[in-house]
Amino acid sequence: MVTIKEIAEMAGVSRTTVSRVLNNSGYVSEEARKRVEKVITETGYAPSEHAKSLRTKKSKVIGVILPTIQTETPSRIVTGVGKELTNNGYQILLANTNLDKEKEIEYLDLLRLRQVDGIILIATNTDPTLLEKIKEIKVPVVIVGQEAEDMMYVTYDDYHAAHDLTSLFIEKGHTNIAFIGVDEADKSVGYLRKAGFLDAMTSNGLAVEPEWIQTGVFDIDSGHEAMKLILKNASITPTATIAVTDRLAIGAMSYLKEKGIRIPNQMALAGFGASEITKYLDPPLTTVDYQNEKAGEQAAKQILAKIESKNYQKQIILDYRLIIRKSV
Amino acid sequence: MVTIKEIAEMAGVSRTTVSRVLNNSGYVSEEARKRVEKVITETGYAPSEHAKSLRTKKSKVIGVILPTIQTETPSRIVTGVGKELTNNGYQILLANTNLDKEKEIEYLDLLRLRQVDGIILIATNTDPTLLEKIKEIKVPVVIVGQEAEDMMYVTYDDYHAAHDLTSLFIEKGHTNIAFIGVDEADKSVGYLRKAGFLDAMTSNGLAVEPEWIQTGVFDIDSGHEAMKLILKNASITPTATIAVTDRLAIGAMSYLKEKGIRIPNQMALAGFGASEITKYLDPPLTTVDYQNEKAGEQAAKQILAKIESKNYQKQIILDYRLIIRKSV
DNA sequence: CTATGCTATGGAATCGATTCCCTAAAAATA
DNA sequence: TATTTTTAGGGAATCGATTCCATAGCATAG
Repeated sequence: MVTIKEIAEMAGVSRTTVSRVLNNSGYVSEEARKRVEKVITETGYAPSEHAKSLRTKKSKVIGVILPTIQTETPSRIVTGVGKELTNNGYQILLANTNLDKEKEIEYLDLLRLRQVDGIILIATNTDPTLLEKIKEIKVPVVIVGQEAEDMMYVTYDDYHAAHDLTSLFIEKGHTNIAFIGVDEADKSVGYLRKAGFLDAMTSNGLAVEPEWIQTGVFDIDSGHEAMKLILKNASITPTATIAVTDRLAIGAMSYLKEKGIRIPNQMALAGFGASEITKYLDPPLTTVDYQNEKAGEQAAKQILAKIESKNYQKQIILDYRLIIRKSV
Repeated sequence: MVTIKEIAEMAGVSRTTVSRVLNNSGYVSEEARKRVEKVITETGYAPSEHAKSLRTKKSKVIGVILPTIQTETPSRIVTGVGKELTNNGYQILLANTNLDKEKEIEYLDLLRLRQVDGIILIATNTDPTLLEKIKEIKVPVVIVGQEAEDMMYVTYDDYHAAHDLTSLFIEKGHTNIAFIGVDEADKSVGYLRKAGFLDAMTSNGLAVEPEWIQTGVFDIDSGHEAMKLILKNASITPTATIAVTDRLAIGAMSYLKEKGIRIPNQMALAGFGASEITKYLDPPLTTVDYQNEKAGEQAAKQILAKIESKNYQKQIILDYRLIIRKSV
């Protein structure tokens, strides 16, 4: 590994001058610059990032904490983040919690120790301990997918998306609508989407039977189970179901097919997330597109602006788009 | 940020002693160790990774290059890699090529400059330029998903998997079997799976009409298109189709459904990859499970062993498992 | 002709660890 | 008791950059 010292010697200048060429700062004569540049290209020299980081306290690395890499939402966000960061000479240090909440906090510490310049946290909750930790470490953090007071975040308008989707069902004449949700500790997916649903029902004067509301986790089987419970327990069978994720909807769909219940005739169905597969389901699933990749880009832009103390918008709520397909 | 110097002062010892406690190396009296440890926990001190890396030439970071994070295979591999690395105090530096071959080479260089201790390359090809670059950089590289002479790799037995799957169809009485492949530059997915298919056909004395073989890319639409071409162009209509990925199979399935062709009665279908969704399709799709997460773990184990100059197996070919479902 | 400012460059300190080498006390051995 | 070995711990160099400060030549202004 060739170092700045060797480059300096080979070019017949001091390390200082090489550094000046590298960062083009300070005074360097055209002649000296040429010599240095020649040696650099000849040797393929590149400065040591560690030495640089040690001296400058900047690592050009952004930590990304995510709950899982195996579902589309976080994958797309990371793709967006990656694109934006690469364009700016930054790299991603990945921290996968595998859905372990504790690890979100652990990784915040770990990434700080790794001296990342910033952290993008694809959050599944906004627990006070998490928020405290975010404040405690001095590294800039952008939360994606949740809103939280005082924090930098990029999130989606979950409430209105759910509200709109519910309204769509109501317009189509449905009055008995079931809902498959998740734990409300996830404020965006669990709480806000449910609130949007409930408010839309209420403001249309529609009642919601308690049996119509089921809670699952983030997987397909869970949607299957929830649909089963809805159909088993409800005294009045709903004619439509909203699931807060596409995977839950897919699970619900599989149960309906098992039972020979036709979609959308006997049961209309919609999900959230615009999973690629939804387009190819039979029938194609109505869903909400959140443009996750864009969210990732935004988050990256925000954190870079913050790091480089440029102007940035602290809190961003992105738009959504209903994708209406044959399942309704 | 508290440094080793401050810790030393606070504990009334030299930096050397603190370093000894940190790395428990050399002689340190029980008493001194206690004092140092106390100060460390009190201050929450953690040594600077950059200073450490600069001195030791080790970064405890492994670069992972992948073609996309948005399909299940690489996601699962990264999950496996992540688990194994985290257990050993290593981190992942992510480099997403977004399917751009050139970037694979670029990132090898970039990661070297970042002084990663090793690189895991989820490869889509084994072009000579790529292999040369791997040899050129002195960092240990493990390839996942492709085999290549002299290289460290973890891959799957694509040939036999395809062979077995084809044999399964033949046993079920199919004689006219179509095949949806991909570019053979991808040796594993493109070449070997096709070779396994063709050899199984030949050794059973079955002919393969050229129209039965279509080539797509790695997306669902492409499978749709391929299925259309097969049915349009073939003089003898096949009764079964093997697609080299689940996504291609899903595309094929969607075309079949559009045309009202029943699966498996009129057309049996199988894919590769054990995508989660395949279980919930209608009918559930027969596929090949490659245990990608395990592959990731293996790759991580290999590279760590290499780095720490322990024993390791240079080339690993993992087992597969046919998941036979109602689509055949 | 001297003072000032700009250009060009290098020396040396610094970032925060690790580690080689040295010294000295304590313990073991002769 | 004298000598060797083990234990304990510090000084200082080092890793590879950046950056402050000093110096010196040369052009321009006064």
